[in-house]
Formats: sequence, structure tokens, C-alpha cells
Amino acid sequence: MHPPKNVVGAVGSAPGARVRLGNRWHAEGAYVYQQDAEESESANNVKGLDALFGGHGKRERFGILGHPSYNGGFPSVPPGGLIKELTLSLENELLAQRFRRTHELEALGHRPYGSRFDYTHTVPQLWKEHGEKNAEALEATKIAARVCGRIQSIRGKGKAGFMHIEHCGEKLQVYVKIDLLSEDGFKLYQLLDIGDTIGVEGTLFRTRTGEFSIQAAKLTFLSKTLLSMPEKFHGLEDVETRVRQRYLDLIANLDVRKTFVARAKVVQSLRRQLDERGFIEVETPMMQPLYGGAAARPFVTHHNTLDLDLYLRIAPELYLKRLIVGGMDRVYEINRNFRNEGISIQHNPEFTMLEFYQAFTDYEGLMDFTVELLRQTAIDVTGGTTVQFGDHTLDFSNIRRFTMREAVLEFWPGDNKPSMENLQDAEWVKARGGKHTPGESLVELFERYVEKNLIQPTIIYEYPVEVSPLSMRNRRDPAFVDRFEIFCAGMEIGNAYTELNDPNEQRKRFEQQLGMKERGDEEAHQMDEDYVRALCYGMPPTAGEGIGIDRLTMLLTNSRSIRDVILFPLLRPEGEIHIASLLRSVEADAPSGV
RNA sequence: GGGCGCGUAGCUCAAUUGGCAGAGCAACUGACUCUUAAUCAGUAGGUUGAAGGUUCGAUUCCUUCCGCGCUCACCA
Repeated sequence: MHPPKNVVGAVGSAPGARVRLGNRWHAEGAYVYQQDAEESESANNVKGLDALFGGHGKRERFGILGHPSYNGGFPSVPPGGLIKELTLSLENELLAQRFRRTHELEALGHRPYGSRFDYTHTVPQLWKEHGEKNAEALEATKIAARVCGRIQSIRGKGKAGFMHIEHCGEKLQVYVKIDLLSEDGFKLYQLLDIGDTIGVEGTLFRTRTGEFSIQAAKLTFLSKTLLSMPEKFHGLEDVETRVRQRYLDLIANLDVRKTFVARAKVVQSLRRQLDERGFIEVETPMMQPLYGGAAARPFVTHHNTLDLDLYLRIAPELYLKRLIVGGMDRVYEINRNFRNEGISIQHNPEFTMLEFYQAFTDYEGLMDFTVELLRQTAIDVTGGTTVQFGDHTLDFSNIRRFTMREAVLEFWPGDNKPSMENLQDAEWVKARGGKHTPGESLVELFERYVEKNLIQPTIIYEYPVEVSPLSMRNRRDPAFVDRFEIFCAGMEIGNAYTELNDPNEQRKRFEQQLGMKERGDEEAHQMDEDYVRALCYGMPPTAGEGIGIDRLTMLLTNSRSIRDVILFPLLRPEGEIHIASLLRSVEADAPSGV
């Protein structure tokens, strides 16, 4: 017959005791069980319990799942009742095993946690300095090194073995041989688990199969892993786990680190380019009594002492322009914005934006600057001006420019293309776009037909005034403003315009927004009187721009989702983790005298 | 928020029409002194996301809930 995993018989209980089974459940009440004499396989489970929890006198602290037909659920198993399944969590078992191993390490004279290790090289440094040398050169010079890292793999060979350790994103093979280590050193090697962090002192060499490696003369134990690492071949693929436990993602998938290094380079490059041009980096409030600078719904928070509701900023724009009024001609800020909107492959509720403002220029000046800024950033991050993104090769050295109306004509689907005269006809545009105003309708047509087709970096300019409450009107055509956006891979990555600096005009725009708000537009601007007051002191002609750092990073790292470029994107909470009680139970069952 | 899909061992995945839940890696025991997805022999590991329903019997069918993904809406 099929080996049963059942243990039969529950006798006695100790009500009030707190028990755990597996890694999920606990219940009031505890049970002593006995194995069914007829089911010999069940004895394995009992033995397993003994081995795991230290045996005698401990068992009664562990619960057993009751058979539903008797009690409708845990924990009211009647004495002698049928017990469905005795489950021991594997995770629990592994954890207990490794927890015990910390004591074995201590018995050998090692600290399972906390030793300092002064390495002579990081692994990448070692590769850079010596990784090209051939076997003879390495043999002749016997270069000594101390390196450290997390164990990625172990291949034991009896009295010798190989490991790969990883440090700073790169791996190095370690060769251990009993002859070359002290007896205790080899014992330590035998206690190592994948995921432990160790230090290695030894000499560099090349193995018979040609791999650059270090031959260990001494191992130092540095940090113990209690949980098992993801599988070595496939790595960690579950998207949810990768994002929730980013640390594990970084351990298991070394390329993830490269993405975030690239992200740091994006910020570095932009910062350097702005600094070189005399821009001053500033920080403006993230908690604002009024929100503005973009069309979005805000998050609300509260300051207790002032008893004041505050908004997490949706944009720093209005503060940065106050600084322009104050004579800080060139300012920029790189920081988070918060928008209480949906989450998608391109949207995270908090995202990073560069905003910069330059006095005495206009949007055309910024267009030229932007072209250079993006080109140079691509070079700084990837080494060239073309980058692979999915099936496309994006070329940052050749950025096209269309007016919005030209783009709508250019990308209009099918043969029945409208004429420029059609697009200049307010009624025609309203009829096709279906919005209240011609401007909003034109944007609707743009978003419907054009946006997703803008794969190569492209500048779109001449925006309708209705969707641009902070931009300066075009002098020739007051229905439009002096504004452009940058698109790439179907995404908007930047937005820039000549700033509206006429206070009375700004007052009217705010009032127009208030009207929209009354009609139910939750994203319309609030009236910001202090901002209008600042403009009343006179703001020099200015142009400003915002560039989405997350999206730009996506482009330069070939990442399809914004979650791939944000270390900890917003997720729903995952529920109980139970690691604390797991550790508690493992510690309680560890041998005393620790 | 709407629609579609997914959730099985620590990880990566199977499971025929509804019929005894399996494999590889990781772990444990043993062998192996240049391996590299090491190999060989053995062992253990599961409330099949949760609760309920249908059924003699549910990983499988139904309902609800939780989490995730894709997509639409909103937005950058």
C-alpha cells in the first residue's frame, strides 16, 4: 500500500499553550500524539520531530492538524481521533538545521556573525588587475589576495572542492583542498552553506579548465544564512518575490544590480551636466499645503502639532519658480513626486523627476539643451548614443521634432488622412476628438493615434493652451503655448515650456482651473496666491523642464516595466511573514548553553 | 476601479476525463583531491494561496476572499 503520512491518535492536551505547525499556522491548545502501531511509516515522522525539535519532552508543544470529519478543523481533535496529516515545514527544518550550524561554527571557534574582514581586493578589482593573466604568469608570481563574498555555489569533491563567491556583482571561483588548509579550515569548508558570506585568503591561479580562481589558504567565516537561496540555474523568477524581497532578487539575479548601477549613472550624468552649466541643486518641500505644478490627484497627510492637512507634492514646479523670482537663475531638483493615480507598467505612485529651470531662455532654448542632455546621458550610461530597447534600437543622437498637429497628420492611421486645414479647424478637431474644447480634442487625437508610435526619441511641440495652465502663450497663435514634450518607446519622458510669468494671466489661468475643478475635474489646479504674489514681483523670462528619471532609466537599461528600475515599488502588504515566531521556536529548541 | 489570466515542496516546473500529488535544483546521509547546471548511491521535504460548495472522491468543477501579472480607464 501507499505509505501513509498519517499519525493516528491524539491524546491529551494542554489548553492555552501556543503552538506552531509549518510556517503558517498556530493555535491555542497543544497535543501529545502517538503513532499508529500499524502504520510503520509514521514512525519516520516521529523521528523527524525528534530530530528537529530536540526530542524528549518537547513534542507536546507541537500541534497536529485534525481530521476535518471529526472536528471541522484544528485544534479540537478528540483523544484517539484520526489525525489527517502530520506536517513539518521544510522551511522550519532548514532553518533549524542552519540555526544549529551556527553553534557548530562557534564550536570550531568562528563567529557566525560580526567579524570584520579587511580585503585587499574586491572581486571586480581582482578580475580587472589579474583576470587576463595566463596560468604560467599566475603560477610564477603567486599573487596573494584576501577577498570576500557570498557563496553562490559549492561543488564538493571529497577532500577538495570549488565554490563561487560573489562580491560587488561579480563572481570568483574559490578552490579549497584539504592539503592547503588547516584541518579546522577544511572542517569549516564542510560546514558552509550556499548563501553564507566568507573571507578567503590565498593565491591566484588558473584551473586546468582555464578559470581564473583563488586557491584558499585560509577561510574566515563572516555571516550565516538561515534561509535557502533560490535555485542556481533558473534563479529567482517569481515577479512578486523579486519585487517584495528585492534583496533576494539582487542576490540571485546579478543583472539586477547592473540596472540600478545604470540608474545611479543616469542621475550622476544629469547632475554633472547641469552643475557644469551653472545650475544649483535645491530641495523644495515635499509636503505642501497646496499642491500644483501638474494635473494629478495628490496624497494627503497630516501634521499633528500644526493640526494641518498637507499634500505630498505632485511636482516641485511652483516652488522652483519662486526661486527664479528670487534670482536663482538656474536651479534644479531631483527627487520624488507622489501622484495618487493608478499603477501600471509605466506608473508608480512615487516616482523620481528631474526638474530644472533656466531664466532668460525659452522653450526653444531648452529643446536644444534637451537634445544634448539626452545624448550625453545615453553616452555616460551605456557608452554610446544608440541603445537596444526590446525589438528597437533607439538613437539618442538624432531626435526628431514635430509640432503636435504635424505629428497627428504624420501618424494618422489608414489612407483617409486629414489635411492641416482640418486640424486648424476647431470644429473639425472637436468633432473627431470628442472633447469639450478644440485643444483637449487635439490632445485626444494625439494620444489616440500618435503617442504609442513614437518609438525613437521625438520632440513634440506647440501644445494647446487648455492643457497647459502654467505655460506662456504662443505670440502668433494664442490657442497654443510654447511647450514641448519628449517621447520615446511610446512613453512621455519629459515636458518643458516657456514659463508663464505674467501674474494677471496666471491669475486667470488658475481661475479657469478652479472652474474645471467645480465641474468635477479632480486634477485641476488649486489657486496658489503666494505663487501669484511671487510673480507680481516679476519673474524673468524663464523656461523649465521635467524629465522622468524612472522612465529614462527604463530606456537606457532595456527595462519594460517601471518596477524593474525602482528598487521597492509600491505593493499591497503581503500579510503575515511569521519569521519572528519561527526563529523563536527554533531558538527554544536549540541545545542549551549557547 | 473594470476585463482576462495565474497561485502546486525553499527555488524552477509537471500531474491524462475529477481517481494514490511528481521531477530537477537546494537540504540531509555516504563516496569522490581541478569541478563548473560536477557526478554517483540513498533519505527527507506538500493544509496544491484561504474559506465554503458539488462529489463516493477535488490540484482539477462552482462561489467568495487574498496576492500577483497582463490589459483598459486615470496619469508622467
